[in-house]
Amino acid sequence: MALRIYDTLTQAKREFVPVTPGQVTMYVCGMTVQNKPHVGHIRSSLSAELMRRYLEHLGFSVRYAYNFTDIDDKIIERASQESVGWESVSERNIAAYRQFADLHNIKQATVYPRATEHIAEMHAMIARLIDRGHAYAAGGDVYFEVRSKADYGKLSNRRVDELREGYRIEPGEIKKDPLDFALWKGAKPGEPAWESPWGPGRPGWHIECSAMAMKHLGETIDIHGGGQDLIFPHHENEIAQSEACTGKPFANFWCENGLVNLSGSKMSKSVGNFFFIEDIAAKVDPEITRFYLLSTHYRSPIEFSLERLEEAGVAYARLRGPLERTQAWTAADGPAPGGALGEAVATAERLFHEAMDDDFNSAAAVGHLFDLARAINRALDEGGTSEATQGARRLLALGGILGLFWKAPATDAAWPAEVLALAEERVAARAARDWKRSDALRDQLAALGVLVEDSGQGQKLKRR
RNA sequence: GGCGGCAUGGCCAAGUGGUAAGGCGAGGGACUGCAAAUCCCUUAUUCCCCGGUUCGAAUCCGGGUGCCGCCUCCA
Repeated sequence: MALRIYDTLTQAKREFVPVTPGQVTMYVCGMTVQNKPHVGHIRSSLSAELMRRYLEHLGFSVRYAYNFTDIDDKIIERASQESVGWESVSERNIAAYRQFADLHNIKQATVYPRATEHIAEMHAMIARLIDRGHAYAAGGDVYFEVRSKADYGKLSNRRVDELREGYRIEPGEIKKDPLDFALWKGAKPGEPAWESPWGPGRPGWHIECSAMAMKHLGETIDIHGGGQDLIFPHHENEIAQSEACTGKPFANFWCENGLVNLSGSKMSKSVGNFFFIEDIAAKVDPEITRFYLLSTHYRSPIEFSLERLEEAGVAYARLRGPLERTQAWTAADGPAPGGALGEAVATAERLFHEAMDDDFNSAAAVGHLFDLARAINRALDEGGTSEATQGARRLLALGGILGLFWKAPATDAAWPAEVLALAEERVAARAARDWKRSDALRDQLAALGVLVEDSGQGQKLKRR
């Protein structure tokens, strides 16, 4: 079965065929690094990374660029509030993003291009757009002329004439049409500026993505990602300027991810309802956050709350159960077990791939993982340990395609001495059939956040 | 107002023509000294409402209702 991907531009799913056989280029609009990364940034990165992982699993070689827009009004504003250079604001937030992406097992992109490192490429593009009659310089700025491109609005299904209503020209802007957008913004006194053929200034918002995508991935890229809130105007403008420049399609698949909601409405600074990822990571195991985000389809909105995450934690523990019971933390894959479990493995693997082939449906794929987990538990309960271990390794491999199961559980050696002492005493109490003492020790351990489970193989400690 | 999307059991969430995945929660049972974990069973005759197409619709069409996003910086 072939991989099918939903494309915003054509508003339909279709079979994925890359420009170059065997190779895939992906560009994702990443952070404008004016603040610390929030949950939405992680979701968007994760959605793109999910595609990347699956494409690689299918055997494609993927070249993936995740950009940082490291200069804009708010970065400048923030730097001036803090009396530091814009670079220090950008650097700090980029570092934070990289740290938390890593913490959530988001594979590093092939390249992390930054806007300010591509000023020359942007200048070249702007010059070309002016040559071709799609852009004009005015008062130190350069604008893209929206009306010069007949298909402007095709991504977001908007028509220029309808958009004009209510649109206003900012003071100081000298545009031919209110919808024209800045490719280059002339510097105001005291602002960071780069030299250009049109005078000192800095890039407008959208041009950096076109310039960087083309430089690192080529003039037509396979997959372009980002949050759904970027469809208009950002992605719309990217298409317009890129295609006006090259005359070629800019991206074959537009894959925008759904947004993160908080108590029913979109997370945003103006409403004051948003989660920095560092605050979440302090409370929730990143592996659980990752699992939670993957358990909803990437294009659907997702509600983010501590309750949801706690629920996900219980579910995820269940999924990891067979791995812990068999200690199958290495040697993912391996031979398939026989018998009923073998059938369950084959079924789960088939359904998992069918789900992922259908526009990266990780939510459905995860569901099939639960079925496999149950089959392994059943085999284990029936004493088929080696079969179950083989099954667990297959489960580990499937989860690995989604970037799950990357952390083995804490071993006994990692427990504090205090915990180990209590545990040891409890083993002794149980040997003496002193249930009263045994239960008291279990309560004491619970108070330390340690869950005790008794089984045929003796007592097991778990963090709760 | 324009554009896009969504409405599935107590909650979360898959499912685009063939008779409702999965998770959480809840109830019952097995196992256990008791628990926990695990397994088994039960928990939507029904998918916002009304029409229509079809042998057959949660899935397609028409009309409602409600919610969300974009149209201004936002992943």
